[in-house]
Amino acid sequence: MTTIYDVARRAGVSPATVSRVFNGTRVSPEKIEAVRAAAEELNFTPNRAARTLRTQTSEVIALVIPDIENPYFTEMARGVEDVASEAGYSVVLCNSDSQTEKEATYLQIAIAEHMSGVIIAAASKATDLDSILSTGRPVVAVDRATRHELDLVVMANREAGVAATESLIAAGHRRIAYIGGPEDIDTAAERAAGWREALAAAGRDADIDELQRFATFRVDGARAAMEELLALPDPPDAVVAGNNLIGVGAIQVLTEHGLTPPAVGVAVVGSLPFTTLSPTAVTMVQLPARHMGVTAARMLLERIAGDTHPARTVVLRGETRQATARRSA
Amino acid sequence: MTTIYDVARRAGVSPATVSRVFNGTRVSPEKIEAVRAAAEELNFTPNRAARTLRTQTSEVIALVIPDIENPYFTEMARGVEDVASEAGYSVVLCNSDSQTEKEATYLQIAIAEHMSGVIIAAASKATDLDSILSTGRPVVAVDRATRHELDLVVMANREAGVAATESLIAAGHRRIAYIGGPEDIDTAAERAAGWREALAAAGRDADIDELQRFATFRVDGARAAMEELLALPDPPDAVVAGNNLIGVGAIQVLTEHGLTPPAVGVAVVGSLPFTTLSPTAVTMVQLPARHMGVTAARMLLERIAGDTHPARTVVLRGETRQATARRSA
DNA sequence: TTGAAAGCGCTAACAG
DNA sequence: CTGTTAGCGCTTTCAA
Repeated sequence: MTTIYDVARRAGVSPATVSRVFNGTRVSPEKIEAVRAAAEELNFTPNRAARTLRTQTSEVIALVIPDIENPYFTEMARGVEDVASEAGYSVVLCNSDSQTEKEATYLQIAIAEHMSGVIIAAASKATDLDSILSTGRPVVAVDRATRHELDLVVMANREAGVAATESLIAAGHRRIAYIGGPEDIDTAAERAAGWREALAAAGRDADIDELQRFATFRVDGARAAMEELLALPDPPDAVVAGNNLIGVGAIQVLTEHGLTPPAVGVAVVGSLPFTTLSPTAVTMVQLPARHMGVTAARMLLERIAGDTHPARTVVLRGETRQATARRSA
Repeated sequence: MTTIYDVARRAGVSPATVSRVFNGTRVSPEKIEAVRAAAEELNFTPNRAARTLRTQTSEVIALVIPDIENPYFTEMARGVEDVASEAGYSVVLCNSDSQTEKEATYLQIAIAEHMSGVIIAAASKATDLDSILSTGRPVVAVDRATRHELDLVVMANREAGVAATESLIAAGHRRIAYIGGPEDIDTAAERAAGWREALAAAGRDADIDELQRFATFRVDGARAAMEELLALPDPPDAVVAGNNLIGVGAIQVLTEHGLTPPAVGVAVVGSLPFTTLSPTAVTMVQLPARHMGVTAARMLLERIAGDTHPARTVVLRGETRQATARRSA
């Protein structure tokens, strides 16, 4: 390991000057050149642990997400990463697997490693940020609100639920079911509320409780829920999927039952990842996941830079891509 | 920030003893208890930067992948993460975006942060690991070989190409095209070789060059290639997709042309992520991505623990899920 | 088993 | 503009 002392000796300057060269404080051009050359020759890489220890900060931010295998979150991660690396920050991607304990572990690491800030899509309302917040580090919540007062970037979930449902109503469907995520996640609750609202407005909310299912935000849970709905005495002729993976699961089951959309209407809150379906078969309320990441990262960087505004909430709107195909019936 | 000195004072012991308690060296039960209690009360979190600086190592490994939005790699990441966190290591996920420069940046960070090791799916053969290897850190290559002699975990790519192609031959297809990844990535080259080999063995390799396309390993590149193939005077009646996303792109274009599989035969090397297609429509040679991650992580941990065997290569076999549907023609 | 003390590599006063 | 110097919080000899 070569250190600034080695570089300093070789360049004929003091260690402090080497440090200055690497940190952009004013140094004479000749010395800058000498230091650069020496560093090059010695293949010098500054020791970040030492820097972090000394400065009590590191140019790293943690991004905590509940499901690394969900393209919605990886797309968001791309947004975060692009902004962060542009600003010279690295991103540590932490997969909480929707478990509060794993979340807590990563948050501890963020503290122990002196990371500059955290962007978190909380596993649930139970997520506890007291300990990281008490260190004074900025935290930005994305996708889901927490029980703390924080900067927050979310989707217009209720609206998205309404839009998805209305597209199905417009296509002439009568019994429109809903499969959403866990009740204790606010995105899930809000999208469900949008569905209820749209059905009520259209006067189609008879049996509404029978047609609602809470699943996980994953493919398997949605599959089970869709099977249940199809087994109903009077099954739905359309379904709103509460997120992308629920849409995938629902469509899989429908296809297996010979009911490929638009035989049964499907509207998804979110984009179908890597879909091979005809774009006209399914309504998607596309959510700007990348943009959410970009926005959150910018807010976090502002906070890191010392911004002390009261907590802000940014709401991002989805864009409806209406299915144009109708039931062949 | 509370330190071991604060804890030591409160527990009535020396800082060294506090350190010992947290690192598992022998300390009397009473003192252990006192330290634990003091640490608890003070809400003490050990400062990792200091520890890293002192020990010249940190329980973090870097995982460098070319495309964080490809489920194949996120599935692999899950495997790595599960093994690593079990062993008390955190994983830093680095997205190189298939760019050698970004890769180099992350590798520098791995050095500067004293990370214990690196698992890398190299962007290309140009990937330069000299600098990280010269620090003595263990590196394990996954998915793709590098020009360095390293532990390596790869798929049986040629075989997978053969299996995919043979399934199409068995289904009665005659002109079987291939869309693969960039020529300079060995996985792409090997899968293409498997396709050529299977066609030659079946005596169907007339025009073979005309039927081969190099794309990126992404949806868009595959779409363009598929359009080209369909525009051929004598278009193919089947296509082998060199990876999952290429499969998605190819099927999208086919569907848009009214040629939803199995109208045109499709075999994919890899699994279709979140497919909504009937499972009988497309052959998939499913690659054990998670297992690849698990294996690589275990090898890396062994190296970190001091294992000095010569470099090993592990080859993982895909599992073919044959399409059962035939062309309706 | 425990404590005192040195030092990992860097940055930031402070002095010049 | 540049050098000297004192730690950041931890681990680890070395002695006791």
